[in-house]
Order: sequence, then C-alpha cells, then structure tokens
Amino acid sequence: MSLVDNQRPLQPEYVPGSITDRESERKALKQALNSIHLPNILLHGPRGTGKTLLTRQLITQLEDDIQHHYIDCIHHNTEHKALRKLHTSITGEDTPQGFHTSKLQRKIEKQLKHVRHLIVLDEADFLLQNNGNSLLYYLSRINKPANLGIIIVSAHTASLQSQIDERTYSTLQPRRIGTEPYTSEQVYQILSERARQSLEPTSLHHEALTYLASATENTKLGLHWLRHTAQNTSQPISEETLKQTQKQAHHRFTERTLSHHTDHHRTLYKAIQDFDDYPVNSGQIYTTYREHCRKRDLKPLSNRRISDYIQHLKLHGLIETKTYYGGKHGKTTQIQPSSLLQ
DNA sequence: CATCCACCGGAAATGTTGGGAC
DNA sequence: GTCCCAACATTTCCGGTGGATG
Repeated sequence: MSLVDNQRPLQPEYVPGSITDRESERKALKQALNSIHLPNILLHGPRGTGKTLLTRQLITQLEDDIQHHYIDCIHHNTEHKALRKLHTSITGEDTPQGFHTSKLQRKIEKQLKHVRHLIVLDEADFLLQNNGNSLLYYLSRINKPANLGIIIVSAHTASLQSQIDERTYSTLQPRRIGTEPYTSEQVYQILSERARQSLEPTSLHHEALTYLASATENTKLGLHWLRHTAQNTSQPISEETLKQTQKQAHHRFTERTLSHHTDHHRTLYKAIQDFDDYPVNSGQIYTTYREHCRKRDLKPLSNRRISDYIQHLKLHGLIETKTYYGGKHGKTTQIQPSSLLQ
C-alpha cells in the first residue's frame, strides 16, 4: 500500500512543463541561444538547483536545424568515452570500441561541418577531474565555422576554472550563467507542486512539507526523500514520519548516487562514516578503508588512488573536505560527511 | 636555520582490457 | 589463436607545502 498516485513527477528524470523560480536563468539561456552563432555557456551552481533540468528543458525547445547531444560526464569521464558518445549521438549508429581517439575526432569533424550542433556536458567536473581539459581543448579548436555550441554544466566552479587551461578558456569564451541555492520557501513550492501531481490528495501534511523544505536545499535529495517516504507508508505523511524515514532515505540516496561507481567508492564512503568525531584526516580514513577491505575480501587500492576517489565523493556532494597546505596539520585533507546528509 | 609533520598530486611506470589484422 | 596497439586503471615515485619545534 502506498500513497503514490502517479510515479512520474517524483522521479529524478522527470522534466516538468514549467520550472519554478528559474525564470531569469532560463531567459538568459534562451537569449544566448538566439544569437547567430551558437554560444558557449558555463552553467554553474550548487547541486540540486535545477541546472540539469534547465538544460534538459532547453534542448527540447531548440530550433529544428540544431542537433543536440547530451553527455553525462559521470559516465563519460574521458575524452575518448565522451567522443564515442558524441559520435553515436551524431550518427545514430553504435560506435564500435576499436577507434582511436584521433580517428574518432576526424569522423566527428566531418559530421559537424554543415549542421549546427549543441553539446551539453553535464557534470563536467568529473571529466575535468579525471581527464583534464583535453576534450574541451579539442572542441574549442574544431569550432572554426562557429556552428558548434557547448554548454558546460558544473557544480564546482572554482575547481572547474582551475582545471581548464587559459588558452582553452579564452578560445571558448563561455558565457557564465549561475543558479543560486533555493530558499526553503522555493523548495517548499517545488516539492508541493510535485506532491500535488503525484500523491493522493491530503496524504501530505502542510507542516511535514515545511519541515522537509527546511531540512534540504538540494531539491534532488528532497524529492528522493519524499518519494521514499510516500512509497513506504500508507498513513498520511507528517513531520514525524519524515523524521523516521530520514536516515534510510538519505542512505538510499547515497547508495543510488554511488551505484554507478566501484565497490571501492562504496567501501571508502562506508569507512568515512565510521568515525564519531569529524573532521578526520585522510590518513586515518585510508587506514579504516583498508580494514573494511579486509573484512570484505577486497584488495585495497593504493592511497594515491583513494585520494582521487575522495575527490569523486566530494564532487557528488557526499563529503566536505578542507585541504591544509602545511602548518601544524602538515599538508593533508580533512574530511567530514556532508552536513546535508545527516 | 634545519627538520619535521602527513599527506598532496603531477608524472612516469606498470597492469589490464578488448578490438583489429593476420 | 596470437600478436599488436590504444585506452584505461592503478601503482610507483617523488618533489612539494609552511608553520611549529628544537
């Protein structure tokens, strides 16, 4: 027995017909796309503030003569993987794995000549962290007839800018469009609209929604929590219900976030959660990680590799880190779970 | 001033995977 | 099959970092 009437509006992939409170960003994007040359755009803002939604909605409304290509850089986190995805998207055929990067590049360039294309690099941080800016460099160089637009979507602008080298950045000249975190009032509006569309009437108390909105800035997390709760209760949802489901909902949320990563990512995250007092040094985390590996019969990765994995967790917003360069701490990273996921 | 803290993170080296050509 | 090769994953190596401490 569940309170859910219509699943779809609560799903993370759902694109609502209208987007609440992102009117100025939407206009800015639209306007940029109406210029003669397709623009390059850097769309940035914290997680769960509607960036992906904005771009997804935008590409459904493009003029017919513009082909769009959506690339999720969490999965396509190298130049080669992203190019394969792009090639598949352009030609509509499966791209065999055998091609070398340069061959892929040549094939793609041929296709790009005549039609206008818009490429969306969602979660671009993951590509840059893993592979540097080789893909962006390449794309910036082949864009001579200027019939190519690139939308870079990022949640970590500061680190992103430092990852793109200056030549590439100045060639791209991306227009920056930022999304601010939602206020709890706005989160309230968004969640209440989705709840109205998908839940049985009167199944969600007003004060419960207020609580939910105040406890989360990330709408993705809020929606997940609401959906999880609605699917697992038959009584109308109160603030109390939400408090009971919070822990498990958040747990599921992180599980889902890490589901496309490796066992080592999950083991590492478990190890990070194993402490009583935060923040914790990465050295202690690594020791704990190794213990978890022993219990699970996993061969532990090197600490060099784990320090990359820590960055992945950070990019997902699962942990917060602070790096010390020398001083009494030495050069080290202190880590704590994200305060949004208590 | 030298040394230490405690690890970072770039770069090179090594291991692994999977396709193509024969 | 087997040889070769590029991409990719991971490890190894090593030069930093800057205040505290002796």
